[in-house]
Amino acid sequence: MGPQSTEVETPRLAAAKIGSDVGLLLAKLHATGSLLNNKALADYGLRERSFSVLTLACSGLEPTQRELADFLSLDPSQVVSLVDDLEHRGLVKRAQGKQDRRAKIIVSTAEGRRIHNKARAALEVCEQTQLEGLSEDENLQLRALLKKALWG
Amino acid sequence: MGPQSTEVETPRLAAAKIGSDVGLLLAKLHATGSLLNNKALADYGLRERSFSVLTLACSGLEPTQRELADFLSLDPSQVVSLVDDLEHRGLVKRAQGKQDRRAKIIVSTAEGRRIHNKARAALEVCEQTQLEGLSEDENLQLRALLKKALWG
DNA sequence: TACGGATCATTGAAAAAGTCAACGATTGTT
DNA sequence: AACAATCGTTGACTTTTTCAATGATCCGTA
Repeated sequence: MGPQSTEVETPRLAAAKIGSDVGLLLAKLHATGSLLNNKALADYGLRERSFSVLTLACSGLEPTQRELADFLSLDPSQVVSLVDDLEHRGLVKRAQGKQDRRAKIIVSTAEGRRIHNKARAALEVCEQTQLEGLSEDENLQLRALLKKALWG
Repeated sequence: MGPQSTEVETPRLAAAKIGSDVGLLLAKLHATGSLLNNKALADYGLRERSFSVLTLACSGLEPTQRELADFLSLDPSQVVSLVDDLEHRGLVKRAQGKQDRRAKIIVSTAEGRRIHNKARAALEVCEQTQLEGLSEDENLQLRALLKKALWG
């Protein structure tokens, strides 16, 4: 996204009412975070989204592509592309759905889990950096609030 | 973004470790929020971004386009488009920078402020809906944490 | 003062991402 | 058995993002 400055920007405009808009706050934090996350994940050939898919594939929950699309707020066709890519690189596999033969279950390969562990470590360092303004407590609090906002 | 279901989805996958990834939580909340926000703003011919620009223009802070780009995490050329649109509709005006004649200061018109007030009211209802899972306290807490994460 | 490098807004082109309708295969329902 | 609905997939189309180039202006330095 836009400005790739690593330096801290002057928040002269943060004083505006918009600085309290949840929507904009989310957009901004997400934007700056994505930049860092994608940079950290690039070493493993991943981006935020492919990492998300890989994580779910490694979770043991055996998600279908439809579930991935719903959960990640993506169009089903986008999931096809993401899974295609990961599958070509041997990180995940498509397996036939158990109850429903239309559905495809996405599961990780051993190599996929290996990459995922490394990428996750890098990402956690990254998140630490991004939220360094928050104390450990606040960090947990933020996660809890975001989860609650999403799923009650 | 992806699925436009208004119904609450089953968070079967929220159990995965990814459900604690700040990056993904932000992405998801932002995605679902954007959908609602843009729907609410459509009545006024605005979207999240043009609303953000309009808000800053109405703030009295007299932002330059460069500042808008930095603050909103946008490419400068995207700001040009957004301001072009708002200006053609008579909601903002470009004024010459005071110290720097290269810069253009974006200020709102009376009509712009009128629209902005209406849109803001609609948006607040929208945010209320989006965060209905949170108590009033938690709502404030979330805003505070997001702000702190962004600007310390 | 004049030069040189940097920054501002702007343009336009190229790449990426998102949206959407259609399809075959399969499911569940009547 | 017939029907509508759902899953993954494809391809077309639109929107968004990214990036390099440009003229105008600013700033530091000789």
